[in-house]
Amino acid sequence: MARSPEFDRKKALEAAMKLFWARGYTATSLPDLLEAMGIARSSFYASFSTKRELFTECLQLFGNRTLAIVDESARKLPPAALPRAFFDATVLDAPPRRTRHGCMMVNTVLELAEVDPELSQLATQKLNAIESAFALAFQLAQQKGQLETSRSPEELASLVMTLNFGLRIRSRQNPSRQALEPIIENGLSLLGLAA
Amino acid sequence: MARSPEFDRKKALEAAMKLFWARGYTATSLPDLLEAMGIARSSFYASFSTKRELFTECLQLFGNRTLAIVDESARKLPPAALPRAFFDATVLDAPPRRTRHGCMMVNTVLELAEVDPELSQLATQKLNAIESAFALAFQLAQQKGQLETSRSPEELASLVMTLNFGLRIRSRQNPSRQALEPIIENGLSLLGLAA
DNA sequence: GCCATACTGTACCAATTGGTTCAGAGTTAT
DNA sequence: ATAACTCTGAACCAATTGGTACAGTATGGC
Repeated sequence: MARSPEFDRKKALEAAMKLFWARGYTATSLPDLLEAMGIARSSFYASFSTKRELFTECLQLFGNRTLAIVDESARKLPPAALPRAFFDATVLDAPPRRTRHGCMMVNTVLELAEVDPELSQLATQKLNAIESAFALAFQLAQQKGQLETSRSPEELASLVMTLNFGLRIRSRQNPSRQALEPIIENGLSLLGLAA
Repeated sequence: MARSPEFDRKKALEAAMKLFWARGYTATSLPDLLEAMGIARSSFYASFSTKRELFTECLQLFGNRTLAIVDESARKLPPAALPRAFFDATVLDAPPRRTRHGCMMVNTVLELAEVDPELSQLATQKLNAIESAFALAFQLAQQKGQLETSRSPEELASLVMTLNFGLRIRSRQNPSRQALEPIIENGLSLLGLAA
């Protein structure tokens, strides 16, 4: 009855995410997106309604993917090793090209906080989920005696996320391992979370 | 011979800076600027050449002003007390409306890193000057025995700036003192820089 | 063959972007 | 008054913004 199924919606979404991730929401134009996604203008509005809606979908994708990294590490590693694994996966072991983009959620919070609060809050919400995952892990680690208990799990998680935020700024200034590794090392060691 | 001077230039620049600070470069349109600055379009191009040039001037102003805060504290306080004084002045003691805007240089680095590298680097340059001021202070503090010496002044300065960066993200998510103070407190205490 | 569907390409839209130009009004010193 | 100057306001520009409409072309199953 009909032609082949939808084209490669996932791949198109992936390409769009990369662009938004690198350049932000406002600075990414529709023609930019269309070229990167490899689809025509009309197909775009058929599959994704508006630029803004596409952005939320990309943000969601990025957020879920990041959270998945944390969750997967949480299943495999001792809870106190979570932060280091996270920084390795998202900062140090990523290709510099990607590290340079920082974290899409952090970028979004900053870019849109006073321009499109709704999108900014969506990003914050995803970041909070990650912070909660850390807090849970630290609670576990403290119960097991694998982590000093002078600070609450929530405080520690908050500090780890603040370190993470700071790292994402530095990543955009200079994505080199040599610049970022000492900060991670020192940061984790101060928090009692070093190897 | 002529009419009165154009003396509202500083005020106009100030108003422009506030707008750029809050909304970023791309999301601030020329009409927005003109209205905030209270001048006509033609006067704008007479006094400030282009939007981009105006932005660099604003960034410069913001950077110099921030650096002045650090320098002033450095003259009045023991060097190890610098970070706390800085966070008090720029985060905790500022009205929430201002804290909400974060740091214009940090915002710029993130927004323009892959869109206008030149402007992004200008911001980075200003941030580096602040980091250097911290490093110098820590060197002094260590010499005076007012600061533990297990980490180099440069490492400490780098960590303080990373904490600062992280705080600026959080400021845009939630500028309330209650959210930010514990992070500053814990961060400084970990670094051996608490009161 | 036929018809339904999924796409492309282009033309088009109104609105907005940053930037230029210029006539005229206001202000000051001579 | 006149000349020198600084403004304003509006008209105008080309380019770009996000979004729509539609004719035409594939590609399927019947």
